[in-house]
Formats: sequence, structure tokens, C-alpha cells
Amino acid sequence: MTDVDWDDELVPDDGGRTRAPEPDCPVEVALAAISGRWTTLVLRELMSGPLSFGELRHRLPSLSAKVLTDRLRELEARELVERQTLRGFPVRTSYDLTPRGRALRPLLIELYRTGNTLTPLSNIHSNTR
Amino acid sequence: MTDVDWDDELVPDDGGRTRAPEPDCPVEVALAAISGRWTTLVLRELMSGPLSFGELRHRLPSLSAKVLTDRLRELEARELVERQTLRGFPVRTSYDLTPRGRALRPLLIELYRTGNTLTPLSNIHSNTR
DNA sequence: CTGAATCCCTGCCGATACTG
DNA sequence: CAGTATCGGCAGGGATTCAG
Repeated sequence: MTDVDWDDELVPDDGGRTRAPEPDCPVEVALAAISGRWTTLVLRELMSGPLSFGELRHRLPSLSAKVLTDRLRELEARELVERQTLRGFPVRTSYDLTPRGRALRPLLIELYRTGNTLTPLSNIHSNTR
Repeated sequence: MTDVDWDDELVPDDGGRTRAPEPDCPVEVALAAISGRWTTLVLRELMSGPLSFGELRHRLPSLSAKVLTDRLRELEARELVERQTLRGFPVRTSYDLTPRGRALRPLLIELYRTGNTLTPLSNIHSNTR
């Protein structure tokens, strides 16, 4: 039973009938997957194929090693990215999207599209002086 | 000139050729629009029509008045929600989505869809005891 | 009813330095 | 090359109290 009229396009099933940010609500799951500064950028880079740690740093120069490691570990924990250490000298590591990770592509595209329809913001309330 | 091979589905134009989280990158704009705890839930509620402050609180009982006000002010500043104070006693206020705000609907749907394809997480690495 | 004002706590993330 | 260790600042957000 529900006392609310759910929009079944926004809330197609019970998973979205939530009155608080439940971690297992699909929307929260998706948000968690792309959460954190730099995350969408890291995902974007990996979308075109596997990269090493250094290649990622080179493509995102102002991203510190610490934060990059954080992001990659999170993505790994969520099984969106797979790490593979390659024997040799010097050591190389390859980061590749899993099928789950590749499933984020339509979301990234939709984020871009939505952001584009949102810009620019009208400036009627801006204070110029 | 660019030394990277941009995926033109992910990065259709120059707005996405960024090496850091620039606030005016479309993806960042969209992320900002839905950023903050409870924001997507507030948006979901407003998607079916305007609501008063109290109606929002009733639909999201564990959301504090302070945070709700914060969210509504942010959404207002981004011109995603419009506030209208209704004369009378007691005071009533109506919050309604702007056209810009309604433009977020496809994104919310995509978040839900993506989250659904992501769940459940395989548990091979979970520690049960 | 619709907020504003505080307080405080936690977690993010950036900078820096160090290691196998 | 691919990270780890540590520290600190700051903003997010929850609880509580007060006001128009």
C-alpha cells in the first residue's frame, strides 16, 4: 500500500519507492558509482580502453596520485574497474573497465546531454558590481 | 589541436575536452544540479507537480527542515525550482519545477535505469564473518 | 507554517613526503 | 613506475533551538 501517486516512469518498481537516501535504491547505486571528484573524468578516460596508472596521470595532470589511487580503489571495490599488475621492469599496472563499468557509458552521455540543455544560466539575479 | 583521441559520443564537442573538473563542463553542470544528499528525492517529489514546504517534509519525513531549505535554495539559485509565497494565514509556500528543472527528468530516469543494471554486486570478495 | 541561526562532527580531497 | 603515509582545511549535513 502506498499513499503517494508514484510516477511509474520515474519509479518503475518498488526499488524507487523510498522516502530517504537508501543505499540500495537504484538511483543511489548509480550516484555512488560516479561519486567523488574526478570520478567521471577517470571513467571517461577508461571508456576508450585500458590505461596504466601513469597514463591516467598524464591524461589528468592535476589529479594527485593519492586521489587517483582512491578513485581506482573505489571503482575496483564496486567492480567497475579491474586492476591487473603486469610483471616486468619497471612494474606496470593496467586498469580496465569491467562490463559493469562499461554499463555507465549511457549515464555519462546523458549527464553531458543534460548539462548542455542546462547551460547557460540566466543572469538576471547576478550582481555585477 | 589535441593529443588524445576523443570518443565523440562521450565528448561530442569542446565543452567536454577537459582535463580537470571545470565547473562549466556539461557533465559538471549536470552533476551540480543533482548534487547533495536528498536532492534527487526532492526533485522526484516535485516532478509530479508543485508542493509546499510542509508537503515536502511530509513526503520525506527524515529530511530535516534545515537541509530541505538548503536544497531548495540551491535548486532555486540554479533556476531549477521556483518558489512562490502564498498570502494567507498561515503562510504557505509553493515550490515548483521550472522548465530547466523538468529537463532533469531524463537524467533521473537514466540514473534509475543504470543503477538497476548495476545491482546486485557480486559478493566474491565480501567477508561474511 | 516556513523557515533562520548555531553548533559540531565527519569525511573528502589536496599537498607533501616517502617506499618497493 | 606505482603507489603509501600523514596531515590539515574546509564544506556538507544532522540536531537543536528560536523567530515571523
